[in-house]
Amino acid sequence: MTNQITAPFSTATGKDIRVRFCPSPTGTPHVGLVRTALFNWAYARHTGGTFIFRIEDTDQERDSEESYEQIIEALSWLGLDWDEGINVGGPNEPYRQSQRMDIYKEAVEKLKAAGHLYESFLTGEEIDARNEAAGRAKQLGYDNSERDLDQATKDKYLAEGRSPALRLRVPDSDISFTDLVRGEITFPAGSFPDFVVVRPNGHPLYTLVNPVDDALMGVTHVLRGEDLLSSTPRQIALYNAMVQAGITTFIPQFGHLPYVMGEGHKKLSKRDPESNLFHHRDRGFIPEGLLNYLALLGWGLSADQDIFTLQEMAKAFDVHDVNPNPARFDLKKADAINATHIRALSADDFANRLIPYLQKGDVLSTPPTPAQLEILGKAAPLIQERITVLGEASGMLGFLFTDSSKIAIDEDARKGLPENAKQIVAAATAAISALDDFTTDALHDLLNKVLVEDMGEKPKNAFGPLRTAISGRRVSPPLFESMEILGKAETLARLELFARS
RNA sequence: GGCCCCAUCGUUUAGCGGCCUAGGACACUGCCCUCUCACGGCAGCGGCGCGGGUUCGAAUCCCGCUGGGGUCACCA
Repeated sequence: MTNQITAPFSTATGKDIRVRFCPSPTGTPHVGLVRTALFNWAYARHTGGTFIFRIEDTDQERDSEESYEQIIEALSWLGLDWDEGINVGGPNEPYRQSQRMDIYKEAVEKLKAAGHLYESFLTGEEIDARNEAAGRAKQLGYDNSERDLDQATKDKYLAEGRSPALRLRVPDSDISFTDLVRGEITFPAGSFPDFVVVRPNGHPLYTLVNPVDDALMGVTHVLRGEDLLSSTPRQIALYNAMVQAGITTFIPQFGHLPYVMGEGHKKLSKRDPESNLFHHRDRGFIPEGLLNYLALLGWGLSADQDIFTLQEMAKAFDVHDVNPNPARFDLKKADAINATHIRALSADDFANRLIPYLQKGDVLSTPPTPAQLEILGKAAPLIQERITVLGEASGMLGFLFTDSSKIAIDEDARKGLPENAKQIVAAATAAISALDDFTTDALHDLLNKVLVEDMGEKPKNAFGPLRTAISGRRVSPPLFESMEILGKAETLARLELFARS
């Protein structure tokens, strides 16, 4: 009777689709985790379904409140909103598993009453010993030997002071399902033993609470990482039991998203800084860029366009188009995508997003002064198309927010200078001193005439020393624009200082 | 080891039996533009893991092999 999978899979489509994102609050948010959230979000938005956000904090050892806050911060920074769950509520509250213990107790009672759970007294060491004695490989794990323990034996164990874990009696038939991204997958009968769902101390495990909550919350499509693929038949077995116990009426559909790989050919490690979402934010990724790149990890908008917005993604996204191949997290490509999105920002938007990064780089005060904001307004457009991540702004713009006394000449800038650099600077100083119309165009015309036409210098040699004199660097934002922003007095001060050095 | 997943340029991806002389993007190289660096434009480099089938025809379908990855907890 409990020997076959008889429960039906969900047939929900369109608005009836319910997906969820259910992270465990351990550590800082991982880019793979965010990708999972993104795909679930996009599928819900695409279908008009519901996106549920639940927290799986049933591991008191590893869960932390800090991590919980970070996950929420990550989602809101990225602009991934949810319809039901943490902070927004819904018909299935609470949405933190640590607050749902009574619910699990009830589910366990129903499952027990329907005969799907049984008490298991053997410890891990005893299970290993039994395997050894029977000549079975240890990796085979539990041998299902307590399925039909008689009361006398149980009493004996109890008298020894043991308390039993609860295991699910799994069907001994093949278990098949149609994976949304991989197609038909079958696990042969006997692929896994009866597994523990409740600890001897009464604490329910992930193996129980994840499917129970999905069932109770009416989740129709489970989109999750490939690492959970091999636990899917176990969960289907549990769903089947839950249907028979009257807890739910269907098994959700499953789709397993490809791994996000790191350097080499390994799953991107939690210890790798590239896996840390906030590391990328700190470098100056903007949400638009990061989300776009993350979407490319297993999905694409079309054959010849890989730059798109969240809205475009939502409009086009379908799990069936997800590629099963593991995808490497390629920072260079991510940077390029981010740079493209930065260039697409309006000038004001771009300038505003720069502020926190410039403050972190000690370029701007907190809050910025009106004078600083005025300079920023003029300077930001000069670097918008030369920047990959916002964190680069401090280095490129710093010289515009300081004064001549703070300008240090970089070593590589000094090395690239021509022999007659000081002559050139002196000639420029003389010419500029007499200039009243201190604007980009006038500066360009004047210096071009004096240095290139009259002195016969190549443009590169003519303007390089000036660039270095005012910025201290070999490369800088456009020279004449920079001079205009600095103003005549400051520009001359820097040129004179350079000539004397 | 058992079980499961995966397999197109360096990376990512298009391709779902003839439109493929295998397309795009990132990276790389060269040229152009140019006050540096970028941006932009043009050009180039570079790939169907191997072996069998099926078919008039296979990157596309089937089988095997090889390779890679994951999973086998009283973690999630």
